[in-house]
Amino acid sequence: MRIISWNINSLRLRLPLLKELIQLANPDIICLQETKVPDPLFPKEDIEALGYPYIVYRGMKSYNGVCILSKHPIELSSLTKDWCGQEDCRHIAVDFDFLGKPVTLHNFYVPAGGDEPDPDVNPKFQHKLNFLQEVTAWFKDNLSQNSILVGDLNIAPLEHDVWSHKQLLKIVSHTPIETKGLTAWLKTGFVDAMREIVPSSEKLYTWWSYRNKDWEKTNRGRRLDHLWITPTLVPYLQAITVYKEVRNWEKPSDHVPILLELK
DNA sequence: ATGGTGGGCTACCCA
Repeated sequence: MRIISWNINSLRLRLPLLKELIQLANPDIICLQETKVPDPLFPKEDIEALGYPYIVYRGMKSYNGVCILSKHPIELSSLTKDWCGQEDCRHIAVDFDFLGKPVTLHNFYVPAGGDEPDPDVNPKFQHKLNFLQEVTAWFKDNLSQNSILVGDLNIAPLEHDVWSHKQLLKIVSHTPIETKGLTAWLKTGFVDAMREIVPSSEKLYTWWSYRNKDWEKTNRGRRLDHLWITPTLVPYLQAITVYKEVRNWEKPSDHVPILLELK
């Protein structure tokens, strides 16, 4: 079972890249964030033609938007929710069968939080902190036994999830209040699958800014995208892959796809 | 301290 998570930064613009990724990674399930397409304009036929007939999506004009594409049957989960009282398309969940077990797969797009890491002056940062609190409280009561949570969580929690821990401590995505919040969410019952495979002492990134033309040379990346699984699924964890080469494709997203492989 | 680059959409918003 191969599951991809990718912040695609406009699904319609990057449909050709999605096709290339499918040829490269051959995923069973694809979770996308920042689709930026309203539901009536979702390119369903194009995606069915790529071999993914089972599709769920929640999109809106210009911003946010998530979807899950699958080769095999999936069902929209009743656990799909709105957060912080906003219908802003940041979460979608599906249920499917894996080796006779019922599994819930959550796909999240956490608010980025703006530039200023002070909730009193920056409402976008306040929203991000509220979002973290709300999801954490909810998962404490509502986590299903076999669950997978993926997505662009917009936080790099560990020292080696950023190119310079010291220089990023006051930068949104790596401030202590955010990294503590993300850890609390993880600890509602998940295991960080990427760090099960890649030791926390090694640098690991999934995002490189558009503003750095020489992104590969300077390598100022952050691990903003995540693959979490419940302990029940850890015995099936086979591999993770960060498709770094996708950052060098023509007209790339600033995030690269990441793959979770369960056997 | 600043500005650097993208996407969506047509006025600036968001990342």
